[in-house]
Amino acid sequence: MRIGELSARTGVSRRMLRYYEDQGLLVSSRSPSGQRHYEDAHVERVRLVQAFLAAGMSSGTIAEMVPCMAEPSRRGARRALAVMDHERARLSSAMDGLTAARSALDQLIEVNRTYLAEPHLAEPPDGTP
Amino acid sequence: MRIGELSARTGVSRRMLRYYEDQGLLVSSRSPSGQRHYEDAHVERVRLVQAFLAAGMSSGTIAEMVPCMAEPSRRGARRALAVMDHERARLSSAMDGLTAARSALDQLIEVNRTYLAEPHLAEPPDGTP
DNA sequence: CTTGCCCCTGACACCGATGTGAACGTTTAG
DNA sequence: CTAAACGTTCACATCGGTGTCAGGGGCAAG
Repeated sequence: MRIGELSARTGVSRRMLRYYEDQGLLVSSRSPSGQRHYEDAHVERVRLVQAFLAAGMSSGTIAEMVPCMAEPSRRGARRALAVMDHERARLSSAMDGLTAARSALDQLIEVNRTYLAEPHLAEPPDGTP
Repeated sequence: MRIGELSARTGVSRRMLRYYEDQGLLVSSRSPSGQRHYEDAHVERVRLVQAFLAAGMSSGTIAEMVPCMAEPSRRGARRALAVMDHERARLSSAMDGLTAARSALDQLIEVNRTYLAEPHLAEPPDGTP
């Protein structure tokens, strides 16, 4: 398929697909005239890239793992594995961070909700400038 | 304490502390001469802000919750609570995203590690440009 | 009083990263 | 042939973060 269809299937704009390729996050085969061609597998590949990006991985980091997504262990696999291990640890600690942030937020929410529920304050409208 | 000490205690530069205040992430009381003065509680407040920023909250979002950090439920508490609920959901789904990304990464790691462990490939040096 | 250290505001510039718009030329498909 | 789809490229925007410089004040020890 060409870029338009991949875009339609993934919901990612043509613009971004080219941008991803630019950053080395996606690889396409080109027709003689230069048009990008993709296979079905690329649909999932795009989703994977998006998941990784959403997880806060940098483009560069993902780019280093790309060879391993295409086919298992070509040149650079060792390096990629190192990156992946490192990144796995990063993800784990990011999860810890999120958990901590959410706990703090929960606490903040509870304190304030409790306080707001108390009867002793006479400012129910809350629109007092 | 003044800004220098807060900076020393939190590891956040004076520059950034002023910047945070600029963005509405931090509130200071001022001496008659305009110098910022903080209490011990602000040390933790700074850490909280950093945790929230690290959790991917925008400055604007955090700014809206700030009144609730200082003292429970002043004006704007209702709005802040709405923001907090919304943000809590965002954090939760971000955690889901991280979990999914990590799973995908684990799979990628395993496939490649397995492949790399196979005996049939004769490219151990891996340094072939 | 002077010296030295800390602080204030405001501005200008710059970074790296992600993401977009738009212009303009080429290729493909009906 | 024409229109839709594609290609490249340049510029711009946002966001968080930083360095730095200028010009002014606060405050305590010597």
